[in-house]
Amino acid sequence: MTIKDVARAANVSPSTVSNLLNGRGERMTAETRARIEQAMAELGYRPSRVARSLRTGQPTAIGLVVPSVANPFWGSWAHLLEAEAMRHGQQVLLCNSERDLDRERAYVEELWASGVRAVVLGSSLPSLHHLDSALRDGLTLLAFDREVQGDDEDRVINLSVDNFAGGRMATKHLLSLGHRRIGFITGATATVSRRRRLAGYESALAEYRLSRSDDLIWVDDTGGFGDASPSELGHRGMLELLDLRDPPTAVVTINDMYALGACLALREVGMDAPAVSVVGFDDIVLAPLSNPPLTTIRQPMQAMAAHAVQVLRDAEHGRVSSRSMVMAPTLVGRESTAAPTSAPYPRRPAHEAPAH
Amino acid sequence: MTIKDVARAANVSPSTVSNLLNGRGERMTAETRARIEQAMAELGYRPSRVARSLRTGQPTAIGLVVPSVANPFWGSWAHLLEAEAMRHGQQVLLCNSERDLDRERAYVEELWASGVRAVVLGSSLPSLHHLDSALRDGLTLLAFDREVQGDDEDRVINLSVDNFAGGRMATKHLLSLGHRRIGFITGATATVSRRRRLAGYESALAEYRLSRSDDLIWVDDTGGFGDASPSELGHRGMLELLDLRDPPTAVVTINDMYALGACLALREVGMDAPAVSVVGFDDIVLAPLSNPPLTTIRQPMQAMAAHAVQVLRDAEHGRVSSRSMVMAPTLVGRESTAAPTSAPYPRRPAHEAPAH
DNA sequence: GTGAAAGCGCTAACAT
DNA sequence: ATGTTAGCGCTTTCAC
Repeated sequence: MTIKDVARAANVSPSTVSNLLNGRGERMTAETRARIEQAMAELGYRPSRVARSLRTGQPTAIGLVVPSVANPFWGSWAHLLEAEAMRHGQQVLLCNSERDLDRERAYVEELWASGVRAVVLGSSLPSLHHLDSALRDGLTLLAFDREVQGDDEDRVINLSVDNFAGGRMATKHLLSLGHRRIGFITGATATVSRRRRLAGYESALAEYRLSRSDDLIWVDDTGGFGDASPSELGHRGMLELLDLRDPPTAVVTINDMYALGACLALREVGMDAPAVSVVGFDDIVLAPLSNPPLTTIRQPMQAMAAHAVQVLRDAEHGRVSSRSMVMAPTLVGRESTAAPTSAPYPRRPAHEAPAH
Repeated sequence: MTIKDVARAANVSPSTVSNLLNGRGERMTAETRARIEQAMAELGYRPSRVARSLRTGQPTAIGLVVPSVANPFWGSWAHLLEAEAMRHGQQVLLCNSERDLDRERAYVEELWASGVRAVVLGSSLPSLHHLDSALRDGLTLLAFDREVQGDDEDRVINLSVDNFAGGRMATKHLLSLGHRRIGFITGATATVSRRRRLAGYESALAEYRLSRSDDLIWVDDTGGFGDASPSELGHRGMLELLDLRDPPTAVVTINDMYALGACLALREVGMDAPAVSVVGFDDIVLAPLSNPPLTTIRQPMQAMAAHAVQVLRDAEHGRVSSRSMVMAPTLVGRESTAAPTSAPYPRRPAHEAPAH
């Protein structure tokens, strides 16, 4: 089914069909228009996006590069973004970078070769130099979950929740509950968002005149990303914090998957949140379902997805819209946080000194 | 950067570059080849997948249509499938059908227009007639999570776990623990996989000479898909089963999200799995992290993804490989199931008659 | 061993 | 109001 078939069936030239297809239908007889429309309907004709894209140079899809869409946070993001893109007639090419720079670069280049001119990149590192070549070619890059870094405002569009505020809110929530020894659990702090969340945590402590204690800040040091799952890291981090001679009574985790891992660790030693309070980040679909339901920092995902697609379309049309943007997070209080208890910590293994 | 630029830089014709690109490099001087390769490297040339696809008719991507990639099960599937596809040089176009027939059809047609000739369709309904037109055009359709239906063997490739066996395993696990009143919770049973799981449940009961009790089988009757999230339905289903004058001591749920919702319901009435045993299906990434960790039926996702891509590639090359396939599930025993307790059920609300 | 030519399906000047 | 033409970037006979 090509445009030629339609043209033949309607007794017009291909260009006339094309004209109709491209919004130039007013300047033709109502009768011809009807004939063409009928032919299209009868033949079930759909113009080839491939040919169209080749001819016009207009992209037919946007690229989406995320660490792993198996992670519920990125799954939600992919879902919302696809829905927004579709509303604008754009498809979504999905790529899982596994947080690997080389893959990220390779993916972006293949996307470019596929005619993609705009990609949404998830969880970005401070430097985007590995994508310089694509950027030079004219790729529009929207870095999601990444706040503006120095001079890159003009090269990249940054879209992020206010991670500093989020980290601060999480920590102040715990402080206001009465906690004073508050831990922080994160994987490698190579990403901008993680650093900001940690900074927010420190800022909240400072406000309460608490000095930051390195012991309480657990950072995965096994080198690089991707070797362990987020929940495993949260699990490991919590176990190690509990082993401190003076463990925290509450922890802020870098995201909900870490938080769930941390809660699991707690259970293994015979405790249970909020015996140690745990707060996550993201408010993934499972946060309210977990036991106990997770207190967390919610990102306005829907609004972010809408903004992302809007801004990309604007950039594509040369319109310089708002571009970079930081959105406000909100605290969602649930049962994984509570005032500190005076109950002593059980020593591991749990059965030797069970909680309560 | 087009093939022409490379040709010019290497002082050859475009066709010679093309020949090298397409594995016809042996029949040219080592010297020319070197010149071309150097030119390509220097210019950072990548052939346009769009132009190539238009010219050869070969697809550059496969389509993936799932109910919602925000669901962790489909997120995992998308992740694995993308990884497999990439190994074969194929990209993945992501579509969220929201379980809506019209969207499903529209998506598949847009995919076809994009040059896609193979799509993986998640969670299929018994009838695939809404896709007839695409099928007639020659689309290769792989229905995932759907076992062969009647005569469609020759139109569609079906790939699924053995849902009957899975439902049976889940139920027998509970039976062997001593449960005799076993509930079943599911959304609309319009999909093949759900019916099979339910049939497996009934088969296990029959083996123990237990007659199926309609009371114990909770099916969402709010009409159609998508109006409520899976976990909400699991939640609702569990609450209603608990309201029976003789509630079940264990339930099989249609998948892990339902199971997590069911566990939440249990907590709300002051119980906790395994006070009522709960078994899920899929073994999503959160199953081991939940509290209690969820007993569930695992699907061999990795193997299925590999098979899916392999079979699609074979079909594309005209090779008629194994095509439809059913894979074996495995039971993963965790703490959400246990022998029935003799403890009486609390009456709601929980505080009026707390558990224990 | 290398290149000229045609064409995939479509669009957009530019005729008529 | 409609059609002719050229060409997007690539591949593939078929000549030389």
